[in-house]
Amino acid sequence: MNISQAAKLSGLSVKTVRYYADIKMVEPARNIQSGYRSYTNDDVAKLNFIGKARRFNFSIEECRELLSLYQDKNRSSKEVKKLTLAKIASIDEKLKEFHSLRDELSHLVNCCNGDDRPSCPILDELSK
Amino acid sequence: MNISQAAKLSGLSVKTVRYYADIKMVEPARNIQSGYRSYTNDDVAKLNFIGKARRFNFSIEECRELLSLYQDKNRSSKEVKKLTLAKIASIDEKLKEFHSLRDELSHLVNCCNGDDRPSCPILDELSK
DNA sequence: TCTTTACATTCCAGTAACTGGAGACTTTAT
DNA sequence: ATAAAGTCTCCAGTTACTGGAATGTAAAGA
Repeated sequence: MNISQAAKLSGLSVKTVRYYADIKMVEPARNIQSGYRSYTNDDVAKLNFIGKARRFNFSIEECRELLSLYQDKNRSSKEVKKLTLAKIASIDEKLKEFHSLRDELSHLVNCCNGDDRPSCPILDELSK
Repeated sequence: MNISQAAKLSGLSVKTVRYYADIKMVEPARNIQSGYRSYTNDDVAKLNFIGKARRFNFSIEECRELLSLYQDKNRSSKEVKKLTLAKIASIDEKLKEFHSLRDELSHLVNCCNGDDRPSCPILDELSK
């Protein structure tokens, strides 16, 4: 199938699918006459896999790793679990950061009248 | 003072301070002989302000806005509060995303034996 | 004074993961 | 035959810096 159908089936944009070909993540065959990329169902399965992993916040390089584990019938589940645990840990860090950010900001907002006068505890805090 | 002291006092890197000059956020005077950037205490205060706002996850453009409010003695606190509330809302969205991501991933991890055998519920889920 | 060292300048490239657009070619529909 | 839709490659832009090269200036030591 052509790229637009592969994109539709995998839920990715044509640009993204072409990008994944460029970076050698999913390299389809080529139609010799037209030069058009020609995707198989297997290619689409890989695109799907990548799309899902990306939505799980795995980076492109991590996706590459997961993909090669996915295609290796002899891999151990230990390796996959390790990658996933690391991903969870990094998400936990981000969560912590964002939580404390949120707390500080909402504290500032609560202190601010939000009226037409210039006095503003938020700016006061930022300038300290 | 020269750029390295301004950097030190504001807790930013020299590169970053120079970058803020390039994008016209904090434009110091120049020493005519040497061409060196020459920072005042006021400039450092602005750098500080920006550094803090960045740590609060405000984008450069938002910092620009906050900075002009900060320098406008007649601004209303309403405007600042509005920006900050929008920032909190966007942080809340990210928090929600990361929370559900975390939950899904940790569910998968719990299902995975993590042994030397190839069977892996994580990859199974990604390939669905 | 000379030299070394530290600090400063500009400019270019790279980061992550795409996205948008131009110009050209192929396929499909009318 | 022509027009529209789909595809191709290549280049630039996004965010907020960071690293490095080549070059110039200032301060400190011999």
